[in-house]
Amino acid sequence: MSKIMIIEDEELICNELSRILENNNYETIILRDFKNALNKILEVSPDLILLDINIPFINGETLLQNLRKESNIPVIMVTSINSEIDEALSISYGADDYITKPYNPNILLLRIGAVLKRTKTNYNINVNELTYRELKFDLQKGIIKKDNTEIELTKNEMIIFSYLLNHQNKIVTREELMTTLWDNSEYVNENALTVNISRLRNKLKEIGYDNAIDTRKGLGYILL
Amino acid sequence: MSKIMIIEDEELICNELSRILENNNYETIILRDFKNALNKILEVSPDLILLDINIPFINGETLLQNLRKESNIPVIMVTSINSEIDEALSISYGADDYITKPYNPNILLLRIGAVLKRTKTNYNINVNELTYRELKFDLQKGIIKKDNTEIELTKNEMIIFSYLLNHQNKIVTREELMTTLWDNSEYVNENALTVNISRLRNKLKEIGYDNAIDTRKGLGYILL
DNA sequence: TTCTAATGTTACAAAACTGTAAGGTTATAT
DNA sequence: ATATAACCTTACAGTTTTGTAACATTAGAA
Repeated sequence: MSKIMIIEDEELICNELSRILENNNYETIILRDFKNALNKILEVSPDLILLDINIPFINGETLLQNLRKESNIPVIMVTSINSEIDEALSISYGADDYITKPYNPNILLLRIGAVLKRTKTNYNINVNELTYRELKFDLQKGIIKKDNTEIELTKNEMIIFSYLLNHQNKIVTREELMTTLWDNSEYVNENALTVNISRLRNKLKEIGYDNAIDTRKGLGYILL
Repeated sequence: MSKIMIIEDEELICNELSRILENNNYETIILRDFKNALNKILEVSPDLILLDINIPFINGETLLQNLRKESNIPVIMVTSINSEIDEALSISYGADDYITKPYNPNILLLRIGAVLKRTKTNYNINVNELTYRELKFDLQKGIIKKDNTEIELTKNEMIIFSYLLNHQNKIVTREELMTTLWDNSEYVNENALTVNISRLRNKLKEIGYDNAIDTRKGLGYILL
């Protein structure tokens, strides 16, 4: 369940937004003014912020600018209709989306869903994962996770696996893999690739992926 | 320079869009109908697609749905005003943004810029590179490239560097780095982190990034 | 079926990686 | 100015990674 922070001064709108979101399984936190807003945001650490740009006295852009120095929490700006300048500024100051009042609740929910989806793997920054069947492959650490098992890959194994993963269901030639691994600068034994493939296969086998990498003799390998 | 494909049947709009984009340093490719559109997209491999949802006979959503099976090239839907249903569907079918006609050229450009920025590192799948100043950091291989120099990072150095990179200009605590590196399962000497930071700094220094990682005593590190 | 090139396996040694310890340096509070 | 905790550097040794070589297996052409 995602936490959404609503920053908005008009009570009616707050309540309406909150009701819509809570009905759709979001947790909401309301902030009625900008006093100490930045600290509160960082303290609460919401998954997304709905920010009204027209709160009097202080403007939303300043808050957004300051927030962006500290965090990439996604922000959807809520603007009055026809305020194109606001719109332009919001984007260039780092808003992830904006929506104009009055808004259709379904559209709002879709936009929130879309922003959450596209930022999920990105803002919570270090989750750089590829998925393969039931596996998660952590690109940074070179770890494959399945259920509660973890397998560590060496650098070579990582390179091969992510290359295959990015070409899933396509045949990858041995030469492709060779140049990916060794940049054809230094000479290495042809067999070095075979050995590395073999080692990767053994690790995959340990977690039940026995025939994941298939040999297409004379052509290359394919990850199924 | 980014390539933008315009899929739109009205000639006037095509030309106008094309002019605006070319004036702003984008290369444009125009597709006036959906005949074979998917193949053409994959062949041209544009960096972004502007897709008119109202082309007669076939609808844009179908194309988008099919495209999404093959590729994550970012798509901005162009819709007629007030077609909220289209809007909703576009997002749920995988559009990255949409814009309503008539559009303000500056807003259009900003949105294009924003979409390109946020998808740059993500959609073109095998180019898994992060950029830091004049450096390119290849996440798969753990190689930092600057001009024609290459520096190899070890796994630990990769983890630290990409963590810092993903939190650029933000202070990262030593504890964060410790748990990122060692998952706090096994005990390691506090100093192990210091040593690894030191090794990473030495490598960065070799290519002229002397004070890239700054110590904030008592707080952590920050990548400038 | 038989032959052969392509691919696989294993063991091993050189090279790279990495945590530790011991001692040095530095920023900050008092 | 001084003390001290925080951080840095270096050398070292245990461990892991990796290419090689020697031999084994296999798919597919003839």
